[in-house]
Amino acid sequence: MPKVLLASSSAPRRGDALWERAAPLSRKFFDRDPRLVAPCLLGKLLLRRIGGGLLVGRIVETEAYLGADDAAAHAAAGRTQRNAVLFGPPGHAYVYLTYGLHYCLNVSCLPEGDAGCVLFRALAPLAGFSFMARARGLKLYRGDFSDPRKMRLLSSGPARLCQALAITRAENNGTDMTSRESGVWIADDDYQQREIRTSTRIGITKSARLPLRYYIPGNPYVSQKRASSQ
DNA sequence: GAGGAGATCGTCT
DNA sequence: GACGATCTCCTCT
Repeated sequence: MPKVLLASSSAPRRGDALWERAAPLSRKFFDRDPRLVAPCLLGKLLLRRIGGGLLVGRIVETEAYLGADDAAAHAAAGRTQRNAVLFGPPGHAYVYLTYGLHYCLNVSCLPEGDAGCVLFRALAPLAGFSFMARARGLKLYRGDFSDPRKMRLLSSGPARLCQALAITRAENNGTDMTSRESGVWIADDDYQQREIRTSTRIGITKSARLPLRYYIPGNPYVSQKRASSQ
Protein backbone atom coordinates (compact mmCIF):
# COMPACT_ATOMS: atom_id res chain seq x y z
CA MET A 1 0.00 0.00 0.00
CA PRO A 2 1.24 3.53 -0.68
CA LYS A 3 2.58 5.33 2.32
CA VAL A 4 0.03 7.92 3.43
CA LEU A 5 0.53 10.33 6.28
CA LEU A 6 -2.39 10.27 8.66
CA ALA A 7 -4.05 13.39 9.96
CA SER A 8 -1.80 15.35 12.24
CA SER A 9 -2.86 17.49 15.16
CA SER A 10 -1.70 20.72 13.53
CA ALA A 11 -3.97 23.63 14.39
CA PRO A 12 -5.78 25.68 11.74
CA ARG A 13 -3.75 28.65 10.56
CA ARG A 14 -4.94 32.19 10.14
CA GLY A 15 -4.36 32.11 6.37
CA ASP A 16 -6.59 29.07 5.95
CA ALA A 17 -9.74 31.18 6.27
CA LEU A 18 -8.72 33.20 3.22
CA TRP A 19 -8.51 30.10 1.03
CA GLU A 20 -11.76 28.70 2.40
CA ARG A 21 -13.58 31.83 1.31
CA ALA A 22 -13.07 30.81 -2.32
CA ALA A 23 -16.41 29.60 -3.71
CA PRO A 24 -16.69 25.83 -4.30
CA LEU A 25 -17.54 24.95 -7.90
CA SER A 26 -21.16 23.99 -8.48
CA ARG A 27 -22.42 20.57 -9.51
CA LYS A 28 -23.53 22.17 -12.77
CA PHE A 29 -19.90 22.99 -13.56
CA PHE A 30 -19.13 19.25 -13.74
CA ASP A 31 -22.41 18.29 -15.41
CA ARG A 32 -20.99 18.42 -18.94
CA ASP A 33 -18.43 16.85 -21.27
CA PRO A 34 -15.04 16.27 -19.54
CA ARG A 35 -13.40 17.84 -22.61
CA LEU A 36 -15.04 21.10 -21.55
CA VAL A 37 -14.49 20.64 -17.82
CA ALA A 38 -10.77 19.73 -17.98
CA PRO A 39 -9.50 23.04 -19.46
CA CYS A 40 -11.86 25.06 -17.27
CA LEU A 41 -10.33 23.47 -14.15
CA LEU A 42 -6.91 24.96 -14.92
CA GLY A 43 -6.26 27.82 -12.52
CA LYS A 44 -8.89 26.62 -10.03
CA LEU A 45 -8.02 25.66 -6.44
CA LEU A 46 -7.94 22.11 -5.10
CA LEU A 47 -8.38 22.20 -1.32
CA ARG A 48 -7.96 19.46 1.25
CA ARG A 49 -8.83 19.80 4.92
CA ILE A 50 -6.97 17.36 7.12
CA GLY A 51 -6.03 17.23 10.76
CA GLY A 52 -7.38 20.69 11.41
CA GLY A 53 -5.11 22.19 8.74
CA LEU A 54 -5.69 23.13 5.12
CA LEU A 55 -3.75 22.09 2.02
CA VAL A 56 -4.20 24.21 -1.11
CA GLY A 57 -2.90 23.94 -4.65
CA ARG A 58 -3.68 25.56 -7.97
CA ILE A 59 -4.58 23.10 -10.72
CA VAL A 60 -2.06 23.36 -13.58
CA GLU A 61 -2.49 20.10 -15.52
CA THR A 62 -5.52 17.89 -16.23
CA GLU A 63 -6.58 15.11 -18.58
CA ALA A 64 -10.07 14.29 -19.82
CA TYR A 65 -11.29 10.69 -19.90
CA LEU A 66 -14.49 9.83 -21.75
CA GLY A 67 -16.82 6.84 -21.79
CA ALA A 68 -17.26 3.98 -24.25
CA ASP A 69 -15.56 5.97 -27.05
CA ASP A 70 -12.30 6.26 -25.10
CA ALA A 71 -10.42 2.95 -24.81
CA ALA A 72 -8.03 4.47 -22.25
CA ALA A 73 -10.84 5.34 -19.86
CA HIS A 74 -11.74 3.08 -16.96
CA ALA A 75 -15.37 3.43 -17.99
CA ALA A 76 -14.74 2.11 -21.51
CA ALA A 77 -15.66 -1.48 -20.61
CA GLY A 78 -18.78 -0.47 -18.74
CA ARG A 79 -19.73 -0.15 -15.11
CA THR A 80 -17.83 -2.24 -12.54
CA GLN A 81 -17.54 -2.10 -8.76
CA ARG A 82 -14.32 -0.11 -9.08
CA ASN A 83 -15.52 2.58 -11.48
CA ALA A 84 -19.09 2.96 -10.17
CA VAL A 85 -18.39 6.58 -9.15
CA LEU A 86 -17.86 7.50 -12.79
CA PHE A 87 -21.45 6.54 -13.58
CA GLY A 88 -22.82 8.43 -10.58
CA PRO A 89 -23.66 12.12 -10.21
CA PRO A 90 -21.09 14.69 -11.40
CA GLY A 91 -18.59 16.41 -9.11
CA HIS A 92 -17.57 13.36 -7.09
CA ALA A 93 -14.07 12.04 -6.46
CA TYR A 94 -12.98 8.87 -8.25
CA VAL A 95 -9.82 7.53 -6.58
CA TYR A 96 -8.12 4.38 -7.82
CA LEU A 97 -4.89 2.52 -7.23
CA THR A 98 -2.58 2.15 -10.20
CA TYR A 99 0.42 -0.13 -10.63
CA GLY A 100 -0.35 -1.49 -7.18
CA LEU A 101 1.46 1.47 -5.69
CA HIS A 102 -0.07 4.84 -6.44
CA TYR A 103 -3.42 6.54 -6.04
CA CYS A 104 -4.82 8.86 -8.73
CA LEU A 105 -7.58 11.44 -8.21
CA ASN A 106 -10.34 12.21 -10.74
CA VAL A 107 -13.57 14.12 -10.61
CA SER A 108 -16.69 12.68 -12.26
CA CYS A 109 -18.40 14.60 -15.07
CA LEU A 110 -21.61 14.32 -17.11
CA PRO A 111 -25.11 13.57 -15.76
CA GLU A 112 -25.74 10.45 -13.66
CA GLY A 113 -25.71 7.36 -15.88
CA ASP A 114 -23.08 8.77 -18.28
CA ALA A 115 -19.40 8.10 -17.50
CA GLY A 116 -16.63 10.64 -17.86
CA CYS A 117 -14.03 12.24 -15.65
CA VAL A 118 -11.07 14.58 -15.37
CA LEU A 119 -7.76 13.35 -13.96
CA PHE A 120 -5.76 15.81 -11.85
CA ARG A 121 -2.15 15.53 -13.02
CA ALA A 122 -0.40 18.42 -11.29
CA LEU A 123 -0.87 21.16 -8.72
CA ALA A 124 1.14 24.25 -7.85
CA PRO A 125 1.16 24.19 -4.02
CA LEU A 126 -0.09 27.37 -2.32
CA ALA A 127 -0.53 26.37 1.33
CA GLY A 128 0.46 23.45 3.53
CA PHE A 129 3.99 22.98 2.12
CA SER A 130 5.33 21.37 5.30
CA PHE A 131 2.50 18.83 5.53
CA MET A 132 2.83 17.98 1.84
CA ALA A 133 6.58 17.47 2.15
CA ARG A 134 6.12 15.13 5.12
CA ALA A 135 3.34 13.26 3.35
CA ARG A 136 5.65 12.79 0.36
CA GLY A 137 8.50 11.66 2.56
CA LEU A 138 10.64 14.57 1.42
CA LYS A 139 13.02 16.53 3.60
CA LEU A 140 12.31 20.07 2.51
CA TYR A 141 13.42 23.01 4.61
CA ARG A 142 11.89 26.47 4.61
CA GLY A 143 14.50 27.71 2.15
CA ASP A 144 13.60 24.93 -0.28
CA PHE A 145 10.04 26.29 -0.62
CA SER A 146 11.34 28.83 -3.14
CA ASP A 147 13.31 26.25 -5.15
CA PRO A 148 11.13 25.11 -8.10
CA ARG A 149 13.25 21.99 -8.70
CA LYS A 150 12.57 20.72 -5.18
CA MET A 151 9.02 22.00 -4.93
CA ARG A 152 7.89 20.22 -8.08
CA LEU A 153 8.56 16.90 -6.33
CA LEU A 154 5.62 17.73 -4.06
CA SER A 155 2.74 17.62 -6.49
CA SER A 156 3.86 17.21 -10.10
CA GLY A 157 2.28 13.96 -11.25
CA PRO A 158 -1.06 12.39 -10.36
CA ALA A 159 0.33 10.00 -7.75
CA ARG A 160 2.56 12.60 -6.10
CA LEU A 161 -0.41 14.93 -5.91
CA CYS A 162 -2.48 12.30 -4.09
CA GLN A 163 0.33 11.47 -1.70
CA ALA A 164 0.93 15.15 -0.93
CA LEU A 165 -2.75 15.66 -0.12
CA ALA A 166 -3.04 12.33 1.75
CA ILE A 167 -5.81 11.18 -0.59
CA THR A 168 -6.72 7.48 -0.50
CA ARG A 169 -9.41 5.37 -2.12
CA ALA A 170 -10.63 4.19 1.28
CA GLU A 171 -11.23 7.71 2.57
CA ASN A 172 -11.94 9.81 -0.48
CA ASN A 173 -13.46 7.71 -3.26
CA GLY A 174 -16.99 8.91 -3.95
CA THR A 175 -16.79 12.08 -1.85
CA ASP A 176 -18.52 15.23 -3.10
CA MET A 177 -15.95 17.69 -4.46
CA THR A 178 -18.48 20.52 -4.63
CA SER A 179 -18.79 20.63 -0.84
CA ARG A 180 -16.33 21.90 1.79
CA GLU A 181 -17.76 19.34 4.21
CA SER A 182 -16.29 16.47 2.19
CA GLY A 183 -12.75 17.53 3.09
CA VAL A 184 -11.69 17.62 -0.59
CA TRP A 185 -13.19 20.25 -2.84
CA ILE A 186 -12.53 22.51 -5.82
CA ALA A 187 -13.00 26.25 -5.62
CA ASP A 188 -12.73 29.38 -7.74
CA ASP A 189 -10.80 32.33 -6.32
CA ASP A 190 -11.34 34.41 -9.49
CA TYR A 191 -7.81 33.68 -10.72
CA GLN A 192 -7.82 34.22 -14.49
CA GLN A 193 -5.84 31.65 -16.48
CA ARG A 194 -5.41 33.02 -19.97
CA GLU A 195 -3.09 30.65 -21.85
CA ILE A 196 -3.94 26.94 -22.00
CA ARG A 197 -2.35 24.31 -24.21
CA THR A 198 -3.42 20.81 -25.18
CA SER A 199 -1.48 17.66 -26.01
CA THR A 200 -1.90 13.91 -26.09
CA ARG A 201 -2.33 12.21 -22.74
CA ILE A 202 0.60 10.79 -20.81
CA GLY A 203 1.38 7.19 -19.97
CA ILE A 204 -1.38 5.48 -21.93
CA THR A 205 -1.30 3.16 -24.94
CA LYS A 206 -4.98 3.03 -25.93
CA SER A 207 -6.57 6.05 -27.63
CA ALA A 208 -3.14 7.64 -27.22
CA ARG A 209 -3.63 10.09 -30.07
CA LEU A 210 -6.56 11.97 -28.58
CA PRO A 211 -5.51 15.51 -27.55
CA LEU A 212 -7.18 15.41 -24.15
CA ARG A 213 -4.40 16.71 -21.90
CA TYR A 214 -4.62 20.34 -20.83
CA TYR A 215 -1.89 22.34 -19.10
CA ILE A 216 -0.57 25.78 -18.30
CA PRO A 217 2.51 26.35 -20.49
CA GLY A 218 5.70 27.19 -18.65
CA ASN A 219 4.42 26.14 -15.26
CA PRO A 220 7.19 24.18 -13.46
CA TYR A 221 4.75 21.64 -12.03
CA VAL A 222 3.55 20.44 -15.43
CA SER A 223 4.87 17.11 -16.78
CA GLN A 224 7.68 17.72 -19.24
CA LYS A 225 8.01 14.54 -21.27
CA ARG A 226 6.27 11.61 -22.92
CA ALA A 227 3.49 13.67 -24.50
CA SER A 228 3.40 15.36 -27.88
CA SER A 229 2.37 19.02 -27.74
CA GLN A 230 0.10 20.70 -30.22
C1' DG B 1 20.26 15.18 -17.50
C1' DA B 2 18.31 11.22 -19.88
C1' DG B 3 16.76 6.67 -20.14
C1' DG B 4 15.64 2.08 -18.47
C1' DA B 5 14.27 -1.28 -15.09
C1' DG B 6 11.95 -2.71 -11.13
C1' DA B 7 8.48 -2.35 -7.60
C1' DT B 8 3.72 -4.09 -6.36
C1' DC B 9 -1.27 -5.27 -6.06
C1' DG B 10 -6.17 -4.23 -7.36
C1' DT B 11 -8.99 -5.20 -11.14
C1' DC B 12 -10.61 -7.59 -14.93
C1' DT B 13 -10.91 -11.50 -18.08
C1' DG C 1 -2.89 -14.84 -14.97
C1' DA C 2 -2.10 -10.49 -17.25
C1' DC C 3 -2.16 -5.76 -17.21
C1' DG C 4 -1.59 -1.00 -15.78
C1' DA C 5 -3.96 6.95 -16.41
C1' DT C 6 3.27 5.92 -11.94
C1' DC C 7 7.33 6.80 -9.40
C1' DT C 8 11.98 6.16 -7.85
C1' DC C 9 16.44 4.58 -8.17
C1' DC C 10 20.36 3.39 -10.70
C1' DT C 11 23.40 3.63 -14.62
C1' DC C 12 25.26 5.78 -18.52
C1' DT C 13 26.70 9.72 -21.19
